Amino acid sequence: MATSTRPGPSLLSALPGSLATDLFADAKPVRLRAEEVLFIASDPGDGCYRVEEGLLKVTMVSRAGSERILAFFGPGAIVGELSMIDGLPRSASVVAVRDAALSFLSRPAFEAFAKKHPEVYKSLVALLAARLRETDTVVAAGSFLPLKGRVASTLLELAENFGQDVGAGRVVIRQKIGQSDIAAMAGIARENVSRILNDWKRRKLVSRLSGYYCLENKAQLEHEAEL
Amino acid sequence: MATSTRPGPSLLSALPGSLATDLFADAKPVRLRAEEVLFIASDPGDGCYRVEEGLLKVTMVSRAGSERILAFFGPGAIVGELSMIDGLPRSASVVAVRDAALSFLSRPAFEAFAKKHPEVYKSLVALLAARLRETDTVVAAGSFLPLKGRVASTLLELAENFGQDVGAGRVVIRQKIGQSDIAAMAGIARENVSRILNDWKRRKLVSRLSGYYCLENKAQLEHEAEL
DNA sequence: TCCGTTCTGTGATGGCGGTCACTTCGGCAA
DNA sequence: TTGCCGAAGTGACCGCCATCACAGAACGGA
Repeated sequence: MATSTRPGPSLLSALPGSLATDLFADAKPVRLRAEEVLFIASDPGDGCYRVEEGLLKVTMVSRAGSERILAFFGPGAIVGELSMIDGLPRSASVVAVRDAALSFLSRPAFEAFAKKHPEVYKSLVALLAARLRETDTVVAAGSFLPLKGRVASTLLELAENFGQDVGAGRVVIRQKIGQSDIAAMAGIARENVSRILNDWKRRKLVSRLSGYYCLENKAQLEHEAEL
Repeated sequence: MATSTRPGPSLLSALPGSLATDLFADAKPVRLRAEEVLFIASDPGDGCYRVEEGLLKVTMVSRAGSERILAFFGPGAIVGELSMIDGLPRSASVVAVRDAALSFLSRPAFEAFAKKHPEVYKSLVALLAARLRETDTVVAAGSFLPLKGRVASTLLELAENFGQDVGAGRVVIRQKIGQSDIAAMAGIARENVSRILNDWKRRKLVSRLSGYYCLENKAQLEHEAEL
């Protein structure tokens, strides 16, 4: 794991510190209340946001109304970069899970900055590459894993982003994430998440401490998530 | 649609002409016979390939042996760029569908070139962004669409890459693609592809001309693929 | 032209997992 | 405490789609 300014937020979604600071130096602040929508898929859009505070979720919503969560993003993460890059409509929707503060960077502002600091492209490339790997594993999980495996893989992904190691291989997911969120990430029914999680509680693979899920036995879960 | 050296290959996977030419100027040629494996997921790898000729498929294979096809790539396409970018192991496997000729570009060679021509990063960013959009729609299709929808969406993706318009909204997919390939792309059983395709043949949505599938009514298919 | 091999078509069957309908729990405010 | 409301637990049912098992078709050598 790479060093980062503070423990927690995954490197998967952040830019190296100094660059990010400069790049967003005069980005416009944006505030969202819990449940508020930042944008939805197909919206026109040309700019990206950095999460300063709070928690966002990136989702796709079907005509029928069911949603699939692609990712949660906490402080340090970048969202909306695709439209900033290619100017096409938003490819997914972003909603605040709880009150959040963001910085907005417009496409022109980005391009001006990039002209002076071509290294940003290198960082962007790294960021996109990481996203692509992530998404690929989601596709693989969806293709091959039975629902237990998908839940395991979802929990591990959350741990990757929000996990804090608390000794003896135990990892607490430091965000209030409900079963229906896990279900929407794994792409399965909420009821089944309940059944599976209980089974695992009994078998001491996971536990719940005051609202936070905790992986008691990461190795075992990784085994469940194996193709 | 962007202009390209020859009709056919999608822009989704190519670099702008002049750049690609220079970048791969002294790349090492590689030849593959049909069915031959270029690399498999988890292989170490640090370099990418450009397809000069032939056809490759990018797949993920489960422990159980079933495969999911992420994409087909024909001439002009770039594969293996993720490992070139981040030096991590291959995220997927690549196999030649038929005899193919490639150019191999190593990571060091790329970085040397990039130092002199920082614009490549910009192209890379565009390429990755396009891939990401593609993958996102695959996830969405897998989450929301019933199997008819997934087949429709798969056919449209193939048409995007290999389609040739032959008037009156008819599009021929100019590659020999079998039902099991379509099944592996859509992530469903081959038998169902057969049933669906026949149904559509009867209803004049698709047809088959000497081994090539042809979309007779793209609009209708797009409707089937709607969320 | 004949034969083998690989593709394609189609029915029968069964199971995973989604949906429905509740009940139960837990947190929070009055 | 009490009551409320949203989250979590649990059983019953049932439908979609994978799987199995073949029968044809088609294609490409020899």
